[in-house]
Amino acid sequence: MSHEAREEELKVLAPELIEELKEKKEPDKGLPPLEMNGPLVMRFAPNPNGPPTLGSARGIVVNSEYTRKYHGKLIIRFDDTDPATKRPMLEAYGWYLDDCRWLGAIPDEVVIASDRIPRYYEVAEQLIRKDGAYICFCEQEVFKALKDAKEPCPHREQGVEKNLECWKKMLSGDYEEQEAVLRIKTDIAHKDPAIRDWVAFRIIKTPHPRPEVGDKYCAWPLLDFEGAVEDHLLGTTLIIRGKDLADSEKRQKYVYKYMGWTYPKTMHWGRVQIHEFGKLSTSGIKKAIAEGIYTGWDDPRLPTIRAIRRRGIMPEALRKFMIDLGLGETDISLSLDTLYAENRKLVDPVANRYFFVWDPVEMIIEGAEPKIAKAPLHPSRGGMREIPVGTAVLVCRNDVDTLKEGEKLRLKDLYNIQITGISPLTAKFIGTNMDLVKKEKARIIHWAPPDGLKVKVLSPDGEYIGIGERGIERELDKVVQFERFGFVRIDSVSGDEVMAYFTHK
RNA sequence: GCUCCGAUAGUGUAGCACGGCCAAUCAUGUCAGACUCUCACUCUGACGACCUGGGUUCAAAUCCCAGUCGGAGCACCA
Repeated sequence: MSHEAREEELKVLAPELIEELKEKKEPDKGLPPLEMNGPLVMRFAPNPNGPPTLGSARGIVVNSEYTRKYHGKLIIRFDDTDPATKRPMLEAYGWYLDDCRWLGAIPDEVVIASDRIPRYYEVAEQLIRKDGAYICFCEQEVFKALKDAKEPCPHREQGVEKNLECWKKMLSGDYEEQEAVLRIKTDIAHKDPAIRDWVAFRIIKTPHPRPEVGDKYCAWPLLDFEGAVEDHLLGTTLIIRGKDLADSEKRQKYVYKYMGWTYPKTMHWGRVQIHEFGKLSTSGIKKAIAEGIYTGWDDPRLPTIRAIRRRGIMPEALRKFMIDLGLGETDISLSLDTLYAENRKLVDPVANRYFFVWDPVEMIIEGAEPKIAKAPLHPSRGGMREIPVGTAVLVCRNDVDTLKEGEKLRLKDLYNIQITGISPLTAKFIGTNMDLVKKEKARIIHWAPPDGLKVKVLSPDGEYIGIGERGIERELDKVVQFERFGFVRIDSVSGDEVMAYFTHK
């Protein structure tokens, strides 16, 4: 039956329902609702080996959005149990907390794994006593071969007593790195090789960067163990993590089973790639900063939250952007256009307008009296700015390249001119009437006074250097719009020099 | 090799647990137009998708099977 036929039929059968038929369903936006019984406790668990990135932002925002909505508890836990390979950065702990606050994700509790090592040792010992873990002395390749063949290694059944004895030696530093590990007994013949007898502790003699920890420990837990114990200690009821950690659940459940704990609910999301930034690893960025390729972790070319902030993206825009991504397990590859569009809606109504001429070319204007141009600070909010003009202005090279001799055009908020020469660039004053634009469809270009401020804009695709009108220096730390250029955040002002970070078009 | 995920317009999503109201939502993007002393904002219109093949059924984006493609894990990284 067609739609029309259906509708006709309904008119006869139940005319009162015809309106309902036409109603459109309003789908729920954003995150899927949670089915929870009992309190919601969630944790965001970064390794502070670099500053939070756009990827971290997803974790921060989604966790905080859920705990906010369901009156749950939000915990930030620093999974900093690798002093060597993914060595934490001391500054990064603060950066995470700062960026979380900026994003409106205020944690109810902050824990640092490296402060809680003794607790992990306790659980490890209990597991050994339950014969759920053993010290393994196999070399990595040897164990791998056995594991692939579903064969137990000789240490697997060496007995609880021997394991306890070796565990004590492991803790006291009697073994060297690579010599011994503590493995969780799972199922050596498990059909999924990723699950078979995984490593819970290894020996690292590199001191931890945190002075409070230093060289206190030489047996360090791996993520699966540390996370498993912490999620129980913290009372976590819902874990959202990347798909790459999906197997963790299967591994960690062995610990939970031995200990008689209840495993939290889990959700996963797929990998995120951002067009504008491609694949940048934390370690790669770190190296590039050291080499001077980037100015720092907040370089506008970097996908860190610090950089995004410096560029003038509002936290609400980033939150909405992340929430609208939802919670799919599909790997996504996204463009920041949507984030920019979201931010533009926030920033456009409040950003004052200014002229900034990049790649400036001087234009001599004949026949014009010096005057003070008056231009609105904002197209709809009122307020004026005043720009003194003499006998010359600066205009953009871009615009000059398209000009033809004899062409008439309007200098925005100033007056009309006619081009009399291209190189050198000269023009003559031809009046002030807007009819030139309205009736003759002349172009409008913007300009700047030759004695304006030196302005440098740092953007993801390079630097723009030029001259801006005076007044910009009063907008320090604010987002303004450079007309016909885009939005920027005024980052610093010193004397006649302004540095701005490009927000978006 | 073994194991686990996933697949809706250019991009991101809604719909899928309970098949019909899906001739498939919303946002962004692109194009066109209106407004505008900015290439911004706002408004209008247009464009554009159910991975493939089978099966079940009166009816499949939705359920089942196979395939294809993509991702991940099998680390003494997180």
